[in-house]
Amino acid sequence: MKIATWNVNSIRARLPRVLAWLEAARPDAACLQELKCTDEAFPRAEIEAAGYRAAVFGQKTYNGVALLARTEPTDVVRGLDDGVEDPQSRVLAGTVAGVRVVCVYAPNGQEVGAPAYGYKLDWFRRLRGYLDRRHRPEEKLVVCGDFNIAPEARDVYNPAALEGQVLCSQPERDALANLCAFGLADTFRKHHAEAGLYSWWDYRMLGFPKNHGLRIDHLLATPPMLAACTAAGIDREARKGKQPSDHAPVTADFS
DNA sequence: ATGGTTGCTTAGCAA
Repeated sequence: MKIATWNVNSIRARLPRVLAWLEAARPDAACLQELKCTDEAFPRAEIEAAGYRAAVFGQKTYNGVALLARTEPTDVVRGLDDGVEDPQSRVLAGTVAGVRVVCVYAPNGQEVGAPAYGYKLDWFRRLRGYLDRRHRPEEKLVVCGDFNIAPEARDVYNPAALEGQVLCSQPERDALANLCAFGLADTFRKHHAEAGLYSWWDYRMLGFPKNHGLRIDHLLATPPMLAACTAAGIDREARKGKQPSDHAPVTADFS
């Protein structure tokens, strides 16, 4: 079973590339983030013509997440379900082939100390609470998406300049570590230890050609899923060429 | 300190 996560930065702007990628990568489950469209505007017919069913939690202009699979995801849950009034569509869970898949688009945070940064830290606490309420680490569970956090210096192209900045600050890393303390581990680091492997590159300043990137998109897995994880990767090819997303797809294979 | 690029929406915000 192959599971993938990709921040597409607008599903409508990226649709041709998403369809081509689905056909080439053929994931069994695909978590998409930053749809930037409502449920009604989601290109469901085109996705279904490509052989995928979609559970969608959309939002006008910003955010929006989807879970694609060969058959309709079951027991779909939208949002964090914690009673907090939150208009931002960032979490969608569904079951695919016996695996619980939680698709997340974590807040960016904008800048250390900004209101959005506080929202981000609180959102990670809420996500941990969601897992505590609804799941157990013994389950077959993956939590994947754009976490907007580079876990370590080796995930950052210029640690000297960026450590302590947003996406690389200690409070954010602590928030991610607290999430993983539920019982989640990074599938990518099971298979790759080296620095310089990124999943996002800024559109500006020739970020991708210079490999000025960050590894902020992750596929986290509970122990039974981590044990079954046979490979992990980042599809840099999907970041190349005309009109790419600023993120590359991240994948993991499970036996 | 600023700017640079993209998408959505149409001047400004978010990333």
